[in-house]
Amino acid sequence: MGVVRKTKSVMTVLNTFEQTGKAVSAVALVEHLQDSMNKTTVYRILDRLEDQGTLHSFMGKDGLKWYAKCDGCSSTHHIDSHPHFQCRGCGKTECLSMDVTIPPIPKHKVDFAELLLIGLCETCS
Amino acid sequence: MGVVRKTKSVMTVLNTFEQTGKAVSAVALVEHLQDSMNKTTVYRILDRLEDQGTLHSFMGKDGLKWYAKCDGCSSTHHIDSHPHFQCRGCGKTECLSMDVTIPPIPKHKVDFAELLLIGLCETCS
DNA sequence: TTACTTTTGCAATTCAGTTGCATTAAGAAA
DNA sequence: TTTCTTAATGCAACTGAATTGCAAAAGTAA
Ligand SMILES: [Mn+2]
Ligand SMILES: [Mn+2]
Ligand SMILES: [Zn+2]
Ligand SMILES: [Zn+2]
Repeated sequence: MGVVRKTKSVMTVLNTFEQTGKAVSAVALVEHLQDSMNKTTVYRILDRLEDQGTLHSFMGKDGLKWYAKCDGCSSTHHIDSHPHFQCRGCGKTECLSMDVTIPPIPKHKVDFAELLLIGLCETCS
Repeated sequence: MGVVRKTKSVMTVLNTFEQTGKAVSAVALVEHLQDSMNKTTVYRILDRLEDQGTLHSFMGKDGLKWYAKCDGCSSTHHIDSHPHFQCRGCGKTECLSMDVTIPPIPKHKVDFAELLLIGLCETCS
């Protein structure tokens, strides 16, 4: 993966995640940072941060890609495997710190699971 | 929803699902049926069949939309709530007939869950 | 500073999925 | 069967997320 540089743009992206503490869609991040960096840059930084184990990603119900901070991952060891909740009212999406136990499936090797819960958040219900 | 017509195109789409017995991505279906009907028609038929409870859909890891036959659903009552397995080798995707129990999440109203398992199928492992 | 390599901006491109509208064809009624 | 209504289709244009190629800019080690 080569050397990783801590550029201004990378720091800006990381700050956004620190501040919100929530999951953010790539699209929303591009929109939010449109005055400070290029769209392509955002996508590439997200890619890199995920490779490094700083962020993890998952697909939302609508097909958009979401990102959130990892907790204890590295480039060689991604341990995030928690469900995500997406509110169908306001769209807010969050990491859930609960364990999902996947029963083994005969003749299948399961690498990981993606569990997305759809519903209404407290504000929207 | 109005009257639903059993057109030639609808029958062709349904036959494809009967024959394969597997989940099919919209993209793959469009490709598969490119000589018999228009892309837009495929997407619209899939929409309608899902509304009617004939098919159900889910998002694959890659962001593509997949469809598979329902078993015992109607337009007013979709009871499909099973996990899906997507092979990262060959891309084959299938419905799993197992139950997923979602523990309640405080202050959240969960409507339904989408569980996607990623791994290797028997052929690919 | 220099030299090397990563990162960025920009414009063009890809690709899944949607939309508007004119035309076709189910299928109920006559 | 023929007529009539309206759902369904084809086609072309469009949308929007994400990617790509390439030249220019900016980290970083020496
Ligand atoms: Mn998460
Ligand atoms: Mn299924
Ligand atoms: Zn909400
Ligand atoms: Zn496979």
